[in-house]
Amino acid sequence: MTKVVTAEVTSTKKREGSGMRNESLRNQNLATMLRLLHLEGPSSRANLGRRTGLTRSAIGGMVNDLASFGLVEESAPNRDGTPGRPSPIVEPVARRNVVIGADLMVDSIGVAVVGLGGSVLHSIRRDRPRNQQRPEESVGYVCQLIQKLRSDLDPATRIFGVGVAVPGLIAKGTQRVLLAPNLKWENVDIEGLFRPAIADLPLFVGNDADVGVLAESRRGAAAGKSHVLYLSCEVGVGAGVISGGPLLSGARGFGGEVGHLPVNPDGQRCGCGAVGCLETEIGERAMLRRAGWPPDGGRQAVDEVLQAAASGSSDVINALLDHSRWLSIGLTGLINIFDVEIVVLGGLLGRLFPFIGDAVADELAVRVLPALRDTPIVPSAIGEDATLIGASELVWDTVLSDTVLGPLGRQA
Amino acid sequence: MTKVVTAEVTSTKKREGSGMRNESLRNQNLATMLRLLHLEGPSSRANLGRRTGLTRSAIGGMVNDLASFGLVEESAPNRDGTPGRPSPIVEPVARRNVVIGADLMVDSIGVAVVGLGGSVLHSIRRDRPRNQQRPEESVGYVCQLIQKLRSDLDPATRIFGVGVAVPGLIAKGTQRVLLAPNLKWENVDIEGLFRPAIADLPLFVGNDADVGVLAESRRGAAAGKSHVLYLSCEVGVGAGVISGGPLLSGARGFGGEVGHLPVNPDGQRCGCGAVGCLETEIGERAMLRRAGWPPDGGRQAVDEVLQAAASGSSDVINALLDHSRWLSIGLTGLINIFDVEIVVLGGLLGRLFPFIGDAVADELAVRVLPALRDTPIVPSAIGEDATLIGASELVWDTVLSDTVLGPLGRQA
DNA sequence: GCATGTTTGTATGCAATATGAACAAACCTT
DNA sequence: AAGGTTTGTTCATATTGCATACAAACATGC
Repeated sequence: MTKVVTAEVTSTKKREGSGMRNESLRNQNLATMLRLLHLEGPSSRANLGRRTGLTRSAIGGMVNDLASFGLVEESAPNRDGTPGRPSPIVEPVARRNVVIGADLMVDSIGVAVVGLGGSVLHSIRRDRPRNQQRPEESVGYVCQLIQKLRSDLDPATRIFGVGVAVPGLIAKGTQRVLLAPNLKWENVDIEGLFRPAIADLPLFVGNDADVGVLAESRRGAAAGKSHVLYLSCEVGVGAGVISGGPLLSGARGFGGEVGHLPVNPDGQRCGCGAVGCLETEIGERAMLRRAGWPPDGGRQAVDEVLQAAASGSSDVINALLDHSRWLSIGLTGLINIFDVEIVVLGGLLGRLFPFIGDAVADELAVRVLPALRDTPIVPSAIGEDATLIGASELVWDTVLSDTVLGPLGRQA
Repeated sequence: MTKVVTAEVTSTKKREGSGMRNESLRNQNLATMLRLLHLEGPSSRANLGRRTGLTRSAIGGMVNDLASFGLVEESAPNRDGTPGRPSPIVEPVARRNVVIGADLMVDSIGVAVVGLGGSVLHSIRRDRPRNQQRPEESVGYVCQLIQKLRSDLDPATRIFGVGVAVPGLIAKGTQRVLLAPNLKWENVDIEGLFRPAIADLPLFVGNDADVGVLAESRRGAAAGKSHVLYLSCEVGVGAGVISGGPLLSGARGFGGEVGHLPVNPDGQRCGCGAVGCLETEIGERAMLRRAGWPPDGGRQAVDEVLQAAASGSSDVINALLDHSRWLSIGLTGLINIFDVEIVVLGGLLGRLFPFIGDAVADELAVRVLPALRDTPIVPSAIGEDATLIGASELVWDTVLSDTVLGPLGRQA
């Protein structure tokens, strides 16, 4: 069985106030250093010093601490021909420090073991029938996959937690799914369903679009950018936004519900009760309807439409261009509101991109505020694994925070 | 002449990296403590300890430091009948530590002296002719007012900087106004115009709606809330958003330009080139048009409409209700996107609130996502001074940051 | 091949800062 | 007036990063 250290970690007494103690300093520095390694990969000691502004002594002490706890390893310096003593490369130890990422999507279920540094060590994806699979069944199946992956892990591997992505509204704080229309779930206690299988591992649940933007902004099409909008369609439409800081989650955790941005006062009635929501115009059903397929055709119909477009059917392509107009209207508002550096289209929108990308760009060049017209629109670069990687980042964010890392280092 | 300390303050060499030195600790603690006093008013030492989680010794040392530099003063404890030694009250010294807030609005110009803690010590507001007043004239007039207020100040008063609110696009970093359609300004170097009059005082320029949300979320209708949307109309329409952190400013500083959220595909052409922007539906011109006044009637026409509504003209009131429908559509999208705790309506929207508030609430109860329907919509509580107070908060934010406060304390 | 210059890791003394314990001060209740 | 409670003050202590000096490991030039 794999070793679990999180019990001690989470049991550490929390600092209630905002004041910083003497040890907060070290915790924070450990956190920023390890986060740097996690996000940007291996780095020389000297480079870490330059990035953090800390002295060689301080870096040295911290690297030793982290190494003695098995979080980083030092390897031979790069021989790059510069003069001076070469600086050893510090790298995060992915194989011994992992989290588990999972997603419960409409058409499939995925589980992955993600190492420190963001590498996907193992992953499994299985089809999921769309018709009425109850939460217990789906989650139970995910738990089976998790057990399978865990049994293959080296027993010395530390598992820091489990992150789960769900296409629905997640209430902040509580790990409950309030509503997932396209899974036909309502008020599901995800944590309760997972807990028996994962014992006391920390669990984090996130919206699929929210974790999508985490993945794309850290490892995907928006890598390195700090202002990112990720717009995704998995039957429904959702967005995740990062605007210069952490993920925008809103007061109750419902931030980014752009699927219900009103775009067409003359549009169809939406499941939410309103009229002309973005989701009713650019969701899967709308796309199928415009292309001439039955709106409830599901995954198979979507594949057929995409194939027809790929093989050059002008009817379908024109329908998709018509479809894209509403996407452009929605994007216009979002770009004007958020002023991001880049927009990433995921899910169905990413798959449609080859056919509608140019049309969208043309529309935006007219509609968007002049100062924001150069905002690039790109398809997802990670694709199917985006939600798995994003869900794991949910866990890493907590592991790499000052409050968790400090106590860890002290145990070493 | 008032003393200026900011030269030394700003000249402090910046820490380039993200690592924390030993002194960062004290700086950060000083900053959080003084920010607490600034935002929540006087507080006992013991309470400060509870809020920050720091020990009595630490609080004592910091209070002494801040007091010896004249930033705080201790006064007699509250006799509230609890046992134990009473704890002296620590309060920010407003009269000796101030910033200057200014605004250049469409119809008026305002300047205020705002003390530490947020109190408006003195303020002046003057009408501004709407027709083509050039930037040099407007700014020059503001500078005159600033000089006047400064000459009345105690010479021992420290002025930490000047904050200016402008209804236009402000490019991040540079203190330039790229575009202010309703002032008819384009690419104006605000800093250059101010610099001769304010010498080396730090200057901060912000969008009027952005500073508006700062004011309302700290001292106004949304006091204490951390997720706030402030939607304001001053001829044009703008919004400021706070979502759990600092002001959302976007990648280039154009965040919150919700005036150009598309709401009506069949609407009128907007100045930005697009069609049916929120601004063309709920801006001043649209309101006047619907009420039957000339769209370019300006402030006088607006006053007349409001008076007609107040005296019960059902034609005007019905026109305003019609008007409010589009406001509701815009608000629906914004509420669904941002998931805020409260929405504050400012400027013209705040003045219209008595007539349309109920209608808007009714519309939103149908349109907004069910989970978000309880989001309260309220009018601005600060009113005319919101931009002045908000502009000053722009300066205070910098003063109360760890990077500025540390060196200050060290001089004492 | 050796001397020189450059960059970096390591070791040691130092300064800054918050903690914790002991004590005194100032309030309440009885 | 006595006892209990809460808080400010003082001082020794632990933690942490910095500065300096020195050694190690590279490149370059003669």
